[in-house]
Amino acid sequence: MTQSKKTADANTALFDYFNEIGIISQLAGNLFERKLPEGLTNSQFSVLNWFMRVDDEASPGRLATAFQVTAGAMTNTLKKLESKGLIKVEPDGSSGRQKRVTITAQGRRMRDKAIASAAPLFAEFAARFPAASIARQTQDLQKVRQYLDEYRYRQG
Amino acid sequence: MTQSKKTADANTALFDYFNEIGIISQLAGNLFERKLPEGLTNSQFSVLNWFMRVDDEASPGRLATAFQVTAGAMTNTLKKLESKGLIKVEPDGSSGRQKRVTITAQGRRMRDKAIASAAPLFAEFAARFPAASIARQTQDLQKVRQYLDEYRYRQG
DNA sequence: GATAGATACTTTAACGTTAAACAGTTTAAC
DNA sequence: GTTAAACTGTTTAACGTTAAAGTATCTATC
Repeated sequence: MTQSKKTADANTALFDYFNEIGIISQLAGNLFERKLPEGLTNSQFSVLNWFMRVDDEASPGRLATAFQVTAGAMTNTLKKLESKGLIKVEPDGSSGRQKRVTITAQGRRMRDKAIASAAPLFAEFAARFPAASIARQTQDLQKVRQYLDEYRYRQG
Repeated sequence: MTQSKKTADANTALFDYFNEIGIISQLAGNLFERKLPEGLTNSQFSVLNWFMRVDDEASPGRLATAFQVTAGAMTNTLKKLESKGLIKVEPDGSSGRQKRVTITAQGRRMRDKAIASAAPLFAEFAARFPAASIARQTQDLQKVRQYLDEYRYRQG
């Protein structure tokens, strides 16, 4: 087998790989969002859930980094959440250019409601795919994500 | 460990799993699209590449199914490609409601150019992640994608 | 203390996507 | 033959996203 043929095959395999990831991202995001209550979007839910899992306060920039989105995208998401009363955005006393974001009691209730709404979807998926397999796949994916994230900064 | 605790852990693991997939999809799509020539987008390239890999003609609906996007999204992509002269869209002689889409010589050149532009990115990724690992991961992902696709139609 | 650069966030335009309403074509039942 | 239903593709509004330009604040250097 020639080198060019090997390269073509490797490219095909990588196309297939990232194609599967793209389609799963689209399908899963869509399925999940349809289950969310009151027009809550995927990104809005993710921010609410972050406050229950990681920390009880954050700056917009920290959230943008956590979700690997641009600052503008996070501004947009936070505005939607704030207008619904699900988070509170205040000036940060220690720094005039940062803001301090916290989840409200209503935000917590909404997050719990969202989890409950999506529970059947998760339960069915968990019944079909063993936890050990998902855990192993997640480890593989984390390596790829870390690589891509570093590559991004390396390129500029 | 209680059942509710087990469920919470399973949910967390699934959140992490789909979160990684979503971020990789976003980062990889973005990195790849930045390498593409002349403002070619990811979805536009994907259609061009499809004609080189799968078949030399197709209806818009077949392409929409292949990429798991809505018919409207594919209409949009095909219009962009047609306006750039990269594909040809004609009435289908055998059916008045279908159309017949083919790639042009210019489209083939653009696809080859795109592949060449993105080659360094792919080569570097391939050097970092063994082909066998990617192949195994792709198999796992295909199972998940198939499940999600069936789930979608099952729900309506 | 002034000033230049870096940092944190916001705004705007453009993109691809979905959902839903729409128009044209074909098929099947009566 | 008519007509109702299914099928194929298009259009429109709304969404979240990126990139780029813009505003405000802080930091470091002179």
